[in-house]
Amino acid sequence: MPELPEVEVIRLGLLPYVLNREIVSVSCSGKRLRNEIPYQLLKERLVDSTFIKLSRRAKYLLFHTDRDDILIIHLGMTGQLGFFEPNEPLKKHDHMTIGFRSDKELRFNDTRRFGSILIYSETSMENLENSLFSHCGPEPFSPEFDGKYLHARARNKQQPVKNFIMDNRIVVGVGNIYANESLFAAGIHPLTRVNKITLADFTKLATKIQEILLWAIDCGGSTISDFLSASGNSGYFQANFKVYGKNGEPCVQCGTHLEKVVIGGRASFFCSKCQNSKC
DNA sequence: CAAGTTACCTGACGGC
DNA sequence: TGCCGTCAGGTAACTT
Repeated sequence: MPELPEVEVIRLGLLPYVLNREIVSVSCSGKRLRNEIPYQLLKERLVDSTFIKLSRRAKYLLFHTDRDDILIIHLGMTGQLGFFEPNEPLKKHDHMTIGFRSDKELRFNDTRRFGSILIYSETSMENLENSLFSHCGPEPFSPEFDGKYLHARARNKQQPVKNFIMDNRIVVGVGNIYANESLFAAGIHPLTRVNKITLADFTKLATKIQEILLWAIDCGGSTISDFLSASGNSGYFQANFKVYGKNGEPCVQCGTHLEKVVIGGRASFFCSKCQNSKC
């Protein structure tokens, strides 16, 4: 489901509810997500503690506790977080519930179970950067992410640019939707081999990735079928899609029929006239 | 080693 | 109505 904008929208929505509230209970479905839910450890570390900070790294949400533990949630494709009255029945695919004193419960629901729940005890961001995130590239809004960086990382590579910008080792947070939209905005064909892309084009691409991700956050993310923010609202950035899912429709810039091609197993949409760089 | 493919899992949808 | 194939916002483990 979620790419960087959706995760960020969820983070912003959770903030007013999760900080500084006493955690009184943790329960789990017992089903395996991407990893086994560390139920015993969650209970030991979270109950009687409070979250004092909620941050994001790549597509992971990081709940920092007052004991220097970090609860880490990845939403996979279909993960959702929301608040529910304790007496409200669990839904199918609810996998974890965190109860707060005299307050609604935080519930994690994930139909396809591609998400993950981890807890790093008595750890720090620095430790995480050296373990869980050691393979992760920069955040798209970090100072080091720019055209020069992409150009340098692309040297000696010949993979299609769409795979390149979706590769977490290069830059985090860009998934299928925003990769398609960013490449359209930058006028670069998704199959272009990265070693053929000029510094100027990479500079434009880096800028468009940043602009589009920010714009999508402002719109509350994209809701294709089931994305909901923590407060239960759907996003509306999908109204601003120029190419994603628009196979056969006219290009908004030139009227040419948009095309679809599968790259790395993912649907890719483009305008052959506006994104005419060589493959 | 880089690039491409498959697997993980459930549900929605279209064709027959 | 139902069965079957295909597809879906992600990522890591495979294979080539």
